[in-house]
Amino acid sequence: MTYFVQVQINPNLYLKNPQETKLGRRIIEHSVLLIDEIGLEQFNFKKLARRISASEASIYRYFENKHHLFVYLLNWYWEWMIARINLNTLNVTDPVTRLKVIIRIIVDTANKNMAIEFVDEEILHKIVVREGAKAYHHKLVDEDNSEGFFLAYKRLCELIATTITELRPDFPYPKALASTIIETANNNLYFARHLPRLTDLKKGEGEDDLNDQVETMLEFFTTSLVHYDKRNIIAPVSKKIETSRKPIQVMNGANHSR
Amino acid sequence: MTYFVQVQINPNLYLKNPQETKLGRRIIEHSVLLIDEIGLEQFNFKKLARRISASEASIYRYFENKHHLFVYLLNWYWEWMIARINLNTLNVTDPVTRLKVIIRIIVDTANKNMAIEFVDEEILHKIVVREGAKAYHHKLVDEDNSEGFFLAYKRLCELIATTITELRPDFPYPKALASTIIETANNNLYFARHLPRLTDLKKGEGEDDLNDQVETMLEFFTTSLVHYDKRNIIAPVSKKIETSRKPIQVMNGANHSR
DNA sequence: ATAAATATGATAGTAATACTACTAATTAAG
DNA sequence: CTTAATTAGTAGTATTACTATCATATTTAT
Repeated sequence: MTYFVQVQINPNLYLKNPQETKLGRRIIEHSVLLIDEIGLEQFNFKKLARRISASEASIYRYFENKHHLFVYLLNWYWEWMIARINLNTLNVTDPVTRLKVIIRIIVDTANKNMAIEFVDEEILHKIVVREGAKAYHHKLVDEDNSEGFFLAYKRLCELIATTITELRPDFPYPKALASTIIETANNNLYFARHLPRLTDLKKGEGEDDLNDQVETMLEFFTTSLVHYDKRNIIAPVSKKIETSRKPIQVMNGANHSR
Repeated sequence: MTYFVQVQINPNLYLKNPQETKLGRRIIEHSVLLIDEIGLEQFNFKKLARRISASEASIYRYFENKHHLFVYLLNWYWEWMIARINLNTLNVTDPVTRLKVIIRIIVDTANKNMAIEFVDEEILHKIVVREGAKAYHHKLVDEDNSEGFFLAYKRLCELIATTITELRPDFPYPKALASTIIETANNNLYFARHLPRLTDLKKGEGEDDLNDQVETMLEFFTTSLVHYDKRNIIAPVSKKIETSRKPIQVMNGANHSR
């Protein structure tokens, strides 16, 4: 009898536990690689089957559809993040240091092979940065949510929020700050690479350099927020705006209708 | 000859300007409504054609594919935001007030019918909040970007970033803060409705109430950041983490392989 | 060692999606 | 009024996202 280290993932996401069989593990391993290579929309079970020399039907025995497989991979990532945070903050009692460690873990793509050999977490992280938001930005979130598809993400946020609250018990938005840290980290890594005018970070030299920039920025953001001065809280602006109505842009010439 | 107020949108996004014909305007109008109703993945040109009693081929004459139509709608939204910001900050010289006005405009779903009658901007805003991120989170961003599909979003961010810089010329991340404000506004509106454990805001009473909460939070965030104290900038934590390698979770019993 | 149970593979088929080519109808210009 | 140009509709193809069936291989229990 061989024992395997497993990542615990919501069973609603699969029909059959892919971690328990060789084929299942190949499905996970190569779906990560293939999604990274061709993108989530181009990815499908037929291509994956061809790649791992399996039949399409076999993959459907593990996952109901591509979306479930994708959310499964995201859960893997979230669970991995939670485990890394717990592992690296076990001995850290100071919440300031703990938050720094958390930020480093969020941006850091290194430290792969942590426990599970058949998933390349660095590539999984790339997928999360590029397409992770698609897991919950769709019409059927509520159904997915009621099946617990996002529990791991919520636990990850709450883990971070707890540290924020320890650091500053009267901070009014610990959960929103936690989710903003994660989303902002991923967005700025992505923007620096693909839409550089949406960020101030420069992809320039190397991979690690960009991670350091994101880390520095997030530390700056969280520190400024968490050490806020109560004098900064300002009254909201009046809701009465846009009373004057003017056309946006008027085009003559080309835009005549017939 | 009738003159129409038009929103200027990158011609690479369409094969034929939909604002110039009755059918084109119906395509825009009802794609917004239909995407809101059934979601972007369920939406297709056949369903849209059926709804507006046109042929599928006719829609393909305006837009190469669903993705281009979707990005077109997002550009509409971005242009609309730029126009609203410009309109409402024309007489505002104080950057603090200007930033407040900008934040209100980002969260505010009201003020529809501003200039173009055939697009329901409130519903468009709903679409942006739910699925906007999908426009640039995919494998082919770079191609899209080189065709200028995201220029409007960049201009919107730069408009906000300029105000941030005016307010605090030495602020190190004006562009990142600008994009974070937009993304955080949308995320928290979405989370409050669908994944409430990821935010501290409560959807509770009414639509407007939630907008006010997001507005208050974003003002708090930006104000705290922009009025940061240089003492808050802290040294990054050492990169040496995760030297101790332990398994994440060990499961006995159920997880024996055969 | 063998039967039963389970896992995988091969094949085929359906419904929907994402387009394309071709033809008909409408509109504008002279 | 006629012709050219534009615009719309019909019908078709390739791909996707599955599902069902049956055969075969592998594992497990006895």
